[in-house]
This record gives sequence, structure tokens and C-alpha cells, in this order.
Amino acid sequence: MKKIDRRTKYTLDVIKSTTLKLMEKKEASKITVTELCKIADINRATFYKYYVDIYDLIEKIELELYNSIKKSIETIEDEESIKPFINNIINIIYENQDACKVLFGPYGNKEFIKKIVYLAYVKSATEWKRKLEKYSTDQIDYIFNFFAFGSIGIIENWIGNNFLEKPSEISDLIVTLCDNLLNN
Amino acid sequence: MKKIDRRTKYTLDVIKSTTLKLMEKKEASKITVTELCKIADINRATFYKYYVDIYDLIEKIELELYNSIKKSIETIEDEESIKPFINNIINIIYENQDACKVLFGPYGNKEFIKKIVYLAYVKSATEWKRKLEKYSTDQIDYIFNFFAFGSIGIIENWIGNNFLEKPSEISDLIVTLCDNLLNN
DNA sequence: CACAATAATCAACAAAGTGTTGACTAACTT
DNA sequence: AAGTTAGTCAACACTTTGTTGATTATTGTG
Repeated sequence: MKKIDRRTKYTLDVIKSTTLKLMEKKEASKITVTELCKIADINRATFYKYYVDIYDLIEKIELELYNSIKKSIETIEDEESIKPFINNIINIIYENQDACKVLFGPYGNKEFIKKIVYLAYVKSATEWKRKLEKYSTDQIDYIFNFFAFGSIGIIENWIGNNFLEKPSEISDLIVTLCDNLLNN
Repeated sequence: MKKIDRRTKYTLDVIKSTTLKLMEKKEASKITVTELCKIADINRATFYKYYVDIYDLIEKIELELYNSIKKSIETIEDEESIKPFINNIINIIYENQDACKVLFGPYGNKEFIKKIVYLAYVKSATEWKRKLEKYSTDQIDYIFNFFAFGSIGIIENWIGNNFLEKPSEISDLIVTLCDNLLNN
């Protein structure tokens, strides 16, 4: 029975939201713990109780989003098509605009985003392997990387456009481009 | 007639090579000016004579590579196919393994890499626009981003494989995937 | 409601890095 | 050989870091 103390919840929340706010304007490396705590109006000692440094903090914010996407994707059964998985990812990104604007933004960590796209890939690996059976494992790796990074490019552009298009338009586009890639 | 003083050339060279060496092991943000100068065996005051901070320095290293690629690409005449441009980029990356390993590596700045791929795109924009004429400008933008980031994915994977494949294999793969994208 | 537990605050600390200065020394160009 | 220029050196005030132990405020539970 682990009840989360309200004070702790407040502290963690205010640290997180202040960090996201700061990351809209500057790189992670330019954010100091002192500055963050001053804006969040918490004591520096409190920060160090929960996090090692700014990077540790950002990693944990990323992990939170990653886990929520992962959890949501795992409820979908494995399928031939990558479509439902991409759909799911795009929707969650749409629902978490605040965090995603920052995490996928120019100062965001691409490795973490790649991990997310990888989730969809693993789930529909059967389709990939079947359609690309004429290629070697190494080549499939290259093609997957093309697709993964390509999808990141679309998502980044979408976020840069301030989520102008509907989520379904974006996921349809990604799935179409993926099909083009696989059907040649 | 601006002759570069040999002392200056040495200083700039040793700063650059030491930075690349350090960036193989750690993020830019973890490199301190003090540390860099100690290893490079130059005085901190000398560093500050040329650079504002570590980021300014890395930006200038990136710019150097970017300009050499740009210069090289500009000698090629505009063509319908993107092939010669991609070819050129891949070759220059191959010839500058030391710098590229770092600049395209996990701690590298993807914005700068995108600018490089963009060079090839601009040069063969005619082909893109013709083949994608059924799409709106916004959609072409998305598709280009898919291609640009996808290419970065392949290049990153190639570098991660320690340049295992021949440059021509990589550029052929990129061009093929680009064709698949455009011909559907 | 009261009380024990726990969280956050505060002030102080040494240690390290920053950015700049002016006087010096060494190397380079012509 | 001489004047110019680059790099060195030591010192400076200033900021940030990470940690400490004592103190205060809030919370969950019996």
C-alpha cells in the first residue's frame, strides 16, 4: 500500500512542468538546477533528493511517455499491418502535445523517439520480414532505419506545424509511405 | 593576402582534434573548457580568444564540414535525378570519417545533418515536384522530411557499422528508397 | 484530533568551472 | 634583426554544483 504523499506529487509535477517550459526555449544543457528550482519555487536540496541532474530528470520524463505508449500498444494484438500501431503512437503524441512538443523538438533526444517507432516495428515484424525476404538481415536493418527516422521526420514536421493536420492524416501518410517502401 | 600564422593553425587544429576525441566518449554538454584546454595543452585564455563556448566550437566544426560538402555539390550541374548529389554526400562523409563519426553519432546535432541532405534535395527539386505534382506543397514537405530523416537513419546506421559497406552501396540504397517513395 | 512520520526548507560549505584582465614571453613574418 | 602578433600565466569575481545537518511545515493514520 504505497500512498504517494501529496507534497511529493506536487514537487514532482512542478519540476516536470517547469522543465518542459524551459526546454521550449533552450537546450537541456543550458538549464541549471539553480535556475529550474528558482522558477519552480522549490529548494535545490529537494531537487537533488529526486534527481541526479537535469539529464536524469529529462530521461525520466521521456521514460514516462515511452511507458505510456508501450503500455497502450501492448493492448493491441500482433497484426500483419503496421497501421494500428502507428495510429496508436500518433494519437498518444497528439494527446500529449505539451511534452511531445519539447521531447520531439529541436532539442529533443532522437534515440528515445527511435525507440518509440521501434515499438510499432517489433509488433509488425512479420510483415516486414515477409515482404523484404529477398533482402539480407543487414539490409532490412538499413531499410527499417530509413523508415524509423523517416517517421520521426514526419512527426517532427507535424509538431512544427503545431499539429495542424488531424492525427489520422499523419498516420495514414506514414503507413502509405511505409507501404511504398515495402512493395517495391 | 591573409597568411595564417602557424601558431594559430596549430592551436585551432589541436582544439578541433581534441574536441572530436572527447565527443566520441561524452556529450558536448559534459565537456568543460577547462578540461579541453588541459588535454589539448593550450591556455584557457587562448580558447576564449577564438570561441565563446563549447557549443560555438562544435558549431564551427559542423560548419566546416557543411561548407566542404556544399562546395563540392555545387560543382555538379542540376540534374533530374538525385543520385549524383547523394553519391557526393556519401563520399565526403566516407572521406571525413573522424569528424562524421562524431557529428552523426548519438550526440550529434540532427539539424545540421538535415541541412546537408537538404542540399541534395534543393539541387534535384525539379524531379521531386514533377513526380509529386498530385500532392499539395504541404504534403511534399512531409514527404521530403520523411526522405531526409530516412537518409539520416541510413547514414547513422552505416556509421554505427563502422563504414562496413562501400559508399556506393549506401548511396544506391538511398536512391532506390527515394525512387520507391516517388514512384507510387 | 493528536501525533509520529515524512517532506520540504534553509543556510552554509568546499569544490569546480566560467569569462575576463593585463603583464609577460615566445614565435612568426618580412 | 626588429617589430608584430599569438600564446602563456596568474589572478580576479562570479556562478553553479552537490552535500550537509538542523529546522519547520504538512500529511496520513490510529
